[in-house]
Amino acid sequence: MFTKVLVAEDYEIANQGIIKILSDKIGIHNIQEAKYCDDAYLKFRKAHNEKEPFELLITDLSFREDHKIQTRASGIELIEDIRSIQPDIKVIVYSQENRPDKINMLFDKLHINGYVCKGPDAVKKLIANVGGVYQNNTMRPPEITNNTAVSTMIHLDDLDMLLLEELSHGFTKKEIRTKLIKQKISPNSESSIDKRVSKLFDNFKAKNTTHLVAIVKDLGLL
Amino acid sequence: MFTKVLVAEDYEIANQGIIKILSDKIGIHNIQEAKYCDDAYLKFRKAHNEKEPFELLITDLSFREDHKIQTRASGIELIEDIRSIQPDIKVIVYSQENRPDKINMLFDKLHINGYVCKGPDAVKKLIANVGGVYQNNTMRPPEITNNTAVSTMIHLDDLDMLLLEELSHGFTKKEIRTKLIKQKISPNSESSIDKRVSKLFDNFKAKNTTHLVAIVKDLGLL
DNA sequence: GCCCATATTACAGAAATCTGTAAGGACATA
DNA sequence: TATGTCCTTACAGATTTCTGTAATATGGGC
Repeated sequence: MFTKVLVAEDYEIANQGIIKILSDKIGIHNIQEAKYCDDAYLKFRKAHNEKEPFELLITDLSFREDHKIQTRASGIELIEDIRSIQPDIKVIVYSQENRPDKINMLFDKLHINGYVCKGPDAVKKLIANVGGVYQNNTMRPPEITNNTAVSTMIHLDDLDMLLLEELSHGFTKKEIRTKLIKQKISPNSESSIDKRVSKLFDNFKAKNTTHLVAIVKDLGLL
Repeated sequence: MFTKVLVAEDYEIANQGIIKILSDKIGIHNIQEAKYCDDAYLKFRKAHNEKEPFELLITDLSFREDHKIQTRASGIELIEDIRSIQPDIKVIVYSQENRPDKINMLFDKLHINGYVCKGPDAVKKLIANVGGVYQNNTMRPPEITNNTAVSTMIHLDDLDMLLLEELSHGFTKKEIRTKLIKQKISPNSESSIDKRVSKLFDNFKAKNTTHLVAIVKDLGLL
């Protein structure tokens, strides 16, 4: 089993909970904790330099911003930075995030080894993840593999995203039209915008613009 | 200091984190945990019947519903039931809830003794709360009087939330109106719904319904 | 009872949305 | 060149949204 683990999580209660699980249930005792991304990075660097590197990183994605000035704002940057130095370190993300495409992105782009969603059964999942990752498995949660179809099948080009963005900011199609003209983006007729948005309605099975934006927000595309 | 404490919290990682804090930082070792309201109630009853009652209850408000059938759905009912048997037990609520009026209600109606909002500094707050409550203080968080954040200032009642919910699902105001009538909820005129939503526009500085739903989604209220 | 503030409701008109049809242009293929 | 497809655009009409005004109802304090 892993012998040296780094836990990065700003909510100290969760932080301590993870440590207790690792210690009591899995028998890992050499654990360091960090409440800030930068802090985690420094501890990682120190261990790496001293040739006693961490074998596993368990990290949250979002870290609250506060007085301390942080160069790294999110767990994603932390993972990238750490992996660039020690590519073989195992990474398990522990986060509130439950949007399938975001989670898939973590596996596909960052090649994380496991994912645990915060929730009542997180303990069971965490234990399973640590065990699985130790055996070199990629612990992609089963819920998301089935569900990826909807959002990943639909191809959204730049204009689609721009429209969704502007609509979610409350601009009317007339306003969006003038913006498009100003930015010399074509097509830019109201009619074309209507057609585009109507197609998005079909794709996402939305009843109207408000519904569409709500769906897209839930999917994490916005 | 307290010698016997009951922790009710369905997220086991948070659960374990609290126990670790109480044990390591405060020196309380006689701690029992419960992941369900009913379970917490049974443990409380047992201790009370055996004349070795708990002195402090630390509980979450919301408990995930799952397969187990629970007679108590929320921490509020748990507190009421426990207080009806042992009125002098101290209660600290540990919850995600950050709406001032909800938190104030807990102090005013349920007479809880302390409140800790889940967050990065929850550990410090929890330690302070336990200490303060032990000295018979009511630990009402200072933030809720001189509130800063936008979302916490705005009071959203059940109808507001229902409207936001329905709008985000793409229903027209006419449809929502008929739903309200069917559920015998009043007010239910289109005009009233318009007024309500217009007020939400003001509160959240939204330009239209789509914008409003996007803002509320971003704030995590929906 | 009366007054007052607030909430509900009806109504109306301007603006925006949504859904069609139809015409013209771009582009690839035969 | 001719043909078909896809995309853009214009336009029109029905529906919905949004914003007013005004009448009525509700509830609390005097």
